[in-house]
Amino acid sequence: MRESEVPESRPYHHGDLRRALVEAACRLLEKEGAQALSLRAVAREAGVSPAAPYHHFKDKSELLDAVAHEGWEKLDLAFQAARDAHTSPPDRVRELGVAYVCFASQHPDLYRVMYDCSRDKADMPAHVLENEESAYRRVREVLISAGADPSDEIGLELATIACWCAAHGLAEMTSFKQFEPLKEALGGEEAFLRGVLAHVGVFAKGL
Amino acid sequence: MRESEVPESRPYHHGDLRRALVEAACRLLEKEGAQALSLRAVAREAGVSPAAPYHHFKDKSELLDAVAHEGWEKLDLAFQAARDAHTSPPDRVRELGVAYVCFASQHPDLYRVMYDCSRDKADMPAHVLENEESAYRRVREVLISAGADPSDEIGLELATIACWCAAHGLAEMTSFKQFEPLKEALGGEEAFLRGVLAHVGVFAKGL
DNA sequence: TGTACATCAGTGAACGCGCGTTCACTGATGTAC
DNA sequence: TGTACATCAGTGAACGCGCGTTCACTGATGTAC
Repeated sequence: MRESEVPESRPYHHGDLRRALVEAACRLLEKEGAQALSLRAVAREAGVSPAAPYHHFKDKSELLDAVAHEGWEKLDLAFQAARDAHTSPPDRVRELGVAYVCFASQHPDLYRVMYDCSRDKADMPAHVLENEESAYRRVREVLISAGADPSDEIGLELATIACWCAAHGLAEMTSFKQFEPLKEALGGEEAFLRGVLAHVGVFAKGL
Repeated sequence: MRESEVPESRPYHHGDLRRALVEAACRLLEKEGAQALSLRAVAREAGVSPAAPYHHFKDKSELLDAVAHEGWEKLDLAFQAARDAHTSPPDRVRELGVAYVCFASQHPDLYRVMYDCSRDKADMPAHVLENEESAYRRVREVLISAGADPSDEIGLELATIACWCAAHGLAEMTSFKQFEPLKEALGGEEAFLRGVLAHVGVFAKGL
C-alpha cells in the first residue's frame, strides 16, 4: 500500500535471492578476496538481512558449494570458447589447458573457493568429470587419436591425471613474481602457459 | 623458592618458546587441521598465555611464516633421503618428485600452510629455489645431463616449472577419493604417483 | 470477484563464540660495581 | 660474594570485532471456496 514511500527499495520478496546471493558472492570475491567471503558479507553485498540466506541455503558451506558450482560453470563457458576456436583434437586439448589456467589466473579467488570445496571433500570437481564434453573425456580421446593404446585403461588414466595436475599446479603458481621476466621474454602470460604445458603428456604437441 | 609447590609446571622462563610454538603449531596441524590454527590455539597447545607469542612474533602471520619455513625444512630432509637412496641422476630426480608429493600427502595441513604462505605473497617458496641442492637446480641439471640444450635457458626453465607444477598439482589432488581404485590397481600410492609423474618432462624416464 | 487463511520469504535483534591484539603487571635473569 | 637495578619473557584480564546461527516477527503471495 505505502509503496510510494519507499520507491527506491527492492520489493519485499526478491524474486530469485538464491541466484542474487551467488552473484553477490562472486562480486565480493573479485573485490575483496577469498578471506572476506563470510555469509554476512554476502548478505550485505546482496542488500539483504543476515538471516535471509538461510531460506535458500542450509548453512554457509552450502552457499560456498553453490559458489563453487557457479565457478565450474563459468569455466565451462571458457572451455566451449576454446573448443570452438580450434579444429584439430590436439590443438583443442592444448587450448583447453590454456583456457583452464587462464580462467584461474583471471579469477584467482573464485578458483580458490572452487578448489577448496573439492579438496575439503576429497572429491573431484564434478564438472571436470561428468558430461561427455568434460575436459577429462576430451584429453582421453585425444590421447587415443594420437596413438595411445585404447585398451591400456590405466595408462590412459595416468596420462589424463598428469595433464590435470599440471594445469592445477600451474593455475596456482602462475601468479608468482619470479615468473614475470620469463613471461615478458616470451611475450605474455599465454605464451608462458603454453610453454610450460608443452612439457606435459598430451599437452605436448607431438605427444 | 617455592619451586616444590609447583613441581610439575615448566619454569617461568621457557628457554626456547619460539621453537616450542612452531612445534606446537605443527602438532596442532596434524591433530586438528589447518583451519584450527589460531594464535590462541597455538599458545594453548604450547601451555602458555595468549600474549606470550608476541614476544617472539610480530603478529600471527609471522608465526605462520615460521611454521611454513619449518615445513620446507622438513621437506628438505625428505629430499635428502630420496637423494641418498638413488645414484643415477634421472632416478634421483624422479624420486625427488615422489618424495615431494609423499610429503604433502603425509602432512596435508602443513603443506597447505606452506603453500598458502607462498601464494598470498605471490612468492615462490625459498627452499625450493635457493641453495645449490635445491629441487629446482637438481631438475635443471638432470635435464642437461639427459641431453637438453644447456644454452636454451628458457626451454630449461619451462621444463623445470612444468615438473614443479605437476608435483604441486598432484600433491593437492592425490587425496581425491576417485583415485583410490587406481591406486589399488597399481599396488599403492607411490606407484600411482610414479605413474602420473612419468608423463611430465624430466620425471619421465627417457626424458 | 472477494474474502479467509496457510505458506512463503523476508526482517532485525540477539545469542554465544573465538579470535587477534593490547595493556599494566610481575617473576626471573644477567650485569655492574 | 653480595647487592642494586635494568632488561627480558612471561601472565591474565580486557578490548572490540565479525562471525554463524537462531528466534519471534511480519509483510507479501497464492489458493480454496
